[in-house]
Amino acid sequence: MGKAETRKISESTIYRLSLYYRALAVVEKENYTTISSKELAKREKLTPAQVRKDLSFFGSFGTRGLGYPVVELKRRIGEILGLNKIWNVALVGVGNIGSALVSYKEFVRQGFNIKLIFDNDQRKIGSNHKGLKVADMKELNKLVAEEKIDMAIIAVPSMAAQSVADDLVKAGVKAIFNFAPINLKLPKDIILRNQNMCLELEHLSFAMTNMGNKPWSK
Amino acid sequence: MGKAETRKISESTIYRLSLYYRALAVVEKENYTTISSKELAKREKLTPAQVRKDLSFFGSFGTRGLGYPVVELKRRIGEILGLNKIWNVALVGVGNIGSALVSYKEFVRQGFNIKLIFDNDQRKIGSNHKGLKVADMKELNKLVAEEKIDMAIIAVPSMAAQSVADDLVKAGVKAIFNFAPINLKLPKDIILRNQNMCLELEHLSFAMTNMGNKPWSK
DNA sequence: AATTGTGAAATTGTTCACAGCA
DNA sequence: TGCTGTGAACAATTTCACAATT
Repeated sequence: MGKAETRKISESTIYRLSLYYRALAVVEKENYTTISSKELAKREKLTPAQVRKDLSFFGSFGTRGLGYPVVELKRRIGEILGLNKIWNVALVGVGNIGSALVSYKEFVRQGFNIKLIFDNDQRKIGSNHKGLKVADMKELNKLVAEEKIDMAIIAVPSMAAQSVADDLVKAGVKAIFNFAPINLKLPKDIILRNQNMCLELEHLSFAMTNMGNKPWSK
Repeated sequence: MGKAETRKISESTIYRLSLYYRALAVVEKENYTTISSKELAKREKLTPAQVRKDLSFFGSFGTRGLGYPVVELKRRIGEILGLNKIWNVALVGVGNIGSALVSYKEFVRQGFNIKLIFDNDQRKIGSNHKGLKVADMKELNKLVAEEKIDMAIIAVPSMAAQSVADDLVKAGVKAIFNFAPINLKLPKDIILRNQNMCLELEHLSFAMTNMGNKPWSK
């Protein structure tokens, strides 16, 4: 019996695991039964060694000389990422971004099921979005427990985000996906991911501004 | 006269530059005139050494014993990130995500001005979104040149994304912000950033699944 | 006294290269 | 032979620690 060993898995490895999962879904549809680290790497613009190293953190899934079994590997990565179950998600804020997310099909496809949507705007409460009634923030505590919500998406203006986050934590939500461009203060057992779309555009802007390897004066 | 020296700036440094910029905007509103690396770090959950190292890649902006001048530092970082100008942006795809982005105020605030929106759905072409008429994809080439578009946002289904990207490149667009969860193949002088919202949710799902430091069997 | 700017050290992440196995 | 799994080498990034400066 091998000794189970805890290793530190880096953020980038997890990120790439998602890429592998995505690529494997495509490969599966193309009816390949095995795939080499070389081919998998090519599809996501990585190196074969990187692919093998990443996977090796979680076990030995491949066969030497042959490659990895597509279906099995996809299932195992899904397991590691927690994608082989349905997650119950609450969405707070039905503005531009919030409305878009309710209808975002990729979420459902990956097992993220938005079960509740909240807003504090009286004009929005009670209205229908893709078959879901917008609930009042006042009901958050009760409904989050009732519907066994696992994670929440914050899509409210920056001003309101911290207070919404506090309410969610109080209601027992353990994982938050935040679209407001602020740094939320949360107890450290709460898992937080931020999505700041401006940041990515600023990266483009940086790259365009500094094209041609412009040096910065010292 | 110091010799101008080209250094390799890492992705993460650029990313953090955006965070500093955001924090400085807040600090500026709070009427502080100087800020230390310690305080700046605290506001974005980083370390003081990290802040100083990042900034030092671009010059010496601070005063020993005092800290950094808030307004001046913000201006300089804005300059580096290319935020002190208006960027002309074209948006392709007026589905859920696309519509949300047209109205996304943060973009405008940071100088990203969506001037054109495109779709290939006849029912959407000609319709109004925030004062902009949805144009036919067929007019892309002409309009992109006329309006001096700097960058484009792709918010179409995965199936269509590569072909849209090709059209954009042909029209002369040099920077692309892609929301479709696929790996676009582009000439290497084109700057590409991807926004994959599922990836971040999967990260939450991973963290929740593997809470409590669960080891993976070997 | 306080805080920057920066080489050097420590740490983390990636690639190499090859033994081991189908 | 072909390809995985992995320790060792290498590269990149972060943190430390302290001289320099106001």
